Amino acid sequence: MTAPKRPLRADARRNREAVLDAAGELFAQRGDAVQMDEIAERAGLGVGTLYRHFADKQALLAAIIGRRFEAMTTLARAADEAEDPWAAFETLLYGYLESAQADAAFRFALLGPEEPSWNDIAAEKTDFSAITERIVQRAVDAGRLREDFRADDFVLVTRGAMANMTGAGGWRRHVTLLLEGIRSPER
Amino acid sequence: MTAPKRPLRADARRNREAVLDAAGELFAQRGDAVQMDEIAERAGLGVGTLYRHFADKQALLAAIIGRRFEAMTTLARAADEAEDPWAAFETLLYGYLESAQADAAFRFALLGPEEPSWNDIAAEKTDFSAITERIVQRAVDAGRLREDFRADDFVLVTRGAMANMTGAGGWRRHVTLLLEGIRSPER
DNA sequence: CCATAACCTGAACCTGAACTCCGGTTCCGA
DNA sequence: TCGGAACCGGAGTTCAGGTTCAGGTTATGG
Repeated sequence: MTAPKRPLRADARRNREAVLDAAGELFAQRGDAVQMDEIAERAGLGVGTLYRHFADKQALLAAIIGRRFEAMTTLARAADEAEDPWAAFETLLYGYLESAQADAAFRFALLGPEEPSWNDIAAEKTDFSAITERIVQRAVDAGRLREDFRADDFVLVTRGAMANMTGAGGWRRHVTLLLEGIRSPER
Repeated sequence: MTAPKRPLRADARRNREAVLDAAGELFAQRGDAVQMDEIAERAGLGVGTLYRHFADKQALLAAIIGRRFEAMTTLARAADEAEDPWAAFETLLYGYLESAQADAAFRFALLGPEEPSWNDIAAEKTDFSAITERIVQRAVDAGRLREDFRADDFVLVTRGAMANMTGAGGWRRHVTLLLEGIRSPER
């Protein structure tokens, strides 16, 4: 479907990369709010060129999000290397959240409702989910996470933390509360 | 500042109320996304009339949010009546979150960054915060909430839960995790 | 070095949604 | 009952921002 009949012309490939870079940086910074003209200018190109490579703004955003998801999968794979299950879990959790903090577009994609145009990303998402599931399971089996903790809960936790990323960065506190519980220890 | 020189004319007051009702319902349902024309139609009025009563969309939204905050303050006051500090806390927490679930506009105001136009609401917000602070402190003093729990943490917790309100309602699970902690009980 | 297909540019265009404006209507005090 | 201030309606205006396209440019195979 995305099979290119012929390899892209040299300048076209270069420009495509420039667009991706510019968009990546701007989206990360201000999320959905950046406008196409800005991206074009930052990339040193005309708007028309953006539209030659991406059908519309959504498609461009989707491409960026896809990239981030690949990075996330790499990170998850790395975390899974750790022998200590808890270390693996923490590495994944904090790595994920730090990336989210650094990238407004990523948060946008993760916090908003499911967009139909995100479909291209389904594959990357699935990969990531699989690894996450394994890491979570390992931590549970090792008795470091509550018995009934599931991969879905990982999503809940991260969404919760991401919601506390605007303004003062209270998200670490939020994660701490989540880890240790709100209630008094001695019950 | 909002002091009306003369009491509003009868039809004006009636219409103002109709606008508030229509806007309240639609905003609660679809948040910021509703358009002025819709509100006017639902209220059985022309758009012009909306603008006679509210400077712009922001102002109308702010008025609605203000209402919700008053309701929230009432709820908090009621919760504070309970003798049991933990009961008071739970009543406040779940009451707050259930209201948030029922009202997209409320979530919008609470999840988004601070808007300058929200300033009119500062007063209601302060009232609510004061009561919340008292309830939290009571629960801490009674040894039911962790020593270092502060009113700010209440905000973190609620933001986290609200972020999990889109789609399947996983927010209750999120709150449970928060209350009990993610980690295995026996450490 | 050509021919030509692929590519680029950016001003113009289009759309949707907030907001305005003024002729017509309604309420209210005297 | 009447004058006029306050109010209402909703078509039309404005504006921001995404998208297009005619005309010029450039890479590439032969």
